Amino acid sequence: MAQKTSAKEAVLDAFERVVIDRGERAATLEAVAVEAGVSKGGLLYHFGAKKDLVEGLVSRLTGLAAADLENLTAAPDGIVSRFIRSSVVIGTPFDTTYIAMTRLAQSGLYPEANASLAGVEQGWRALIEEAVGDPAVARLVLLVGDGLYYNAALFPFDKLPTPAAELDDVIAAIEDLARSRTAG
Amino acid sequence: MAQKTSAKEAVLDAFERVVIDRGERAATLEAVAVEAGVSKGGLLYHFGAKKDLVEGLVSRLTGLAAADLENLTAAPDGIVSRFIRSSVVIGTPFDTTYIAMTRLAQSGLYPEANASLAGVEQGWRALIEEAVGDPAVARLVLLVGDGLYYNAALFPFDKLPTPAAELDDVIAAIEDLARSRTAG
DNA sequence: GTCTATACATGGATAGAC
DNA sequence: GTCTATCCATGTATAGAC
Repeated sequence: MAQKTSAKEAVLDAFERVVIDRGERAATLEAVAVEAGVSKGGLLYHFGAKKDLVEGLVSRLTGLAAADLENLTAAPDGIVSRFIRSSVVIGTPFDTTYIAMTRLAQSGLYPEANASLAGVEQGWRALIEEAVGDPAVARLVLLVGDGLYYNAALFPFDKLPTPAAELDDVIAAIEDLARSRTAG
Repeated sequence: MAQKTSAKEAVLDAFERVVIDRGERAATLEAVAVEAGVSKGGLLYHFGAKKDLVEGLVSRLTGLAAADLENLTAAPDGIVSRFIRSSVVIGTPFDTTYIAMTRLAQSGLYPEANASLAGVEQGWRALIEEAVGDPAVARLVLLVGDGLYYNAALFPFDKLPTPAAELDDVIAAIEDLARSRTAG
């Protein structure tokens, strides 16, 4: 019974992989079906139309984003550090679904995808603005997070302009800033 | 004679508009031709294949990026401010071509588009790293710029998480940081 | 230099067998 | 629940008239 939805989940996994590895346009029903190990007809039994595939991914992101927010809330002190580190794409389920969603959003075909991303961004903003006293610093933190996702969406992992290893200094700098402004 | 290439330029302009307004997938030869006010056949006289359109846009971005770098170099002092302000998408020719290129890059169909963006990013990095003493601050500045483009690529102008008007404080904060680190 | 007509391939989706 | 076969629409590209 716990596996009742596993076929659908497996198709969604395949959808994500194809979108990320080969782009939205390559994610045809045929390609996703092959990746999932089923036929086109088999896929269409679970998802009656392509837009249903996208909606399935939106639901998935909504759930993962809620968990992500809870995770951040659990670290009220080091929230800046945790947020920025969690913005580095390392292949977590959230990362994967999120990056796939940015691809779908940029295709211009699925307004729900854009709305979904706006919702995630808004959740982050509310949390960061509350945790960080200074509004300018909060905006800066959010922009850095967005910048990290942007890089992950455009460049291969091994060619990132800012490798994860070099991020400690950036985080330290922002925390310096936050301190000096709160203390000021 | 100065207008010898204007037909091609007009088609490229149309290509950019369709890619930005309706997405890469909507930018079919037919749609671009209509937007440019010519027939499909007429378009294909100038650009023999779709990849030629992309290559035309890559050339255009290369030229605009060189001008952008010169513009930044002309402000050795306020380079951080100028870079971040120039990363706000307000519809300049560079903005337009750059955002269109990010769409093409994410489609996964045109490796030249990704390479082109990597080149632009690299140009910025070299300049900022040299102008800003602290490497961590330099990376931070670049990430903020990327974050601004990311937002412009995903959200409509009137729904940006960080409106241009609220950017002054962010810039001031970064300049604070740069000063305190250089002085330290 | 720009057009129409057309060939060809591919993608989304339906129908119906198993 | 999954498959094959098929229909229809659309996109790229070519050929050739004007």
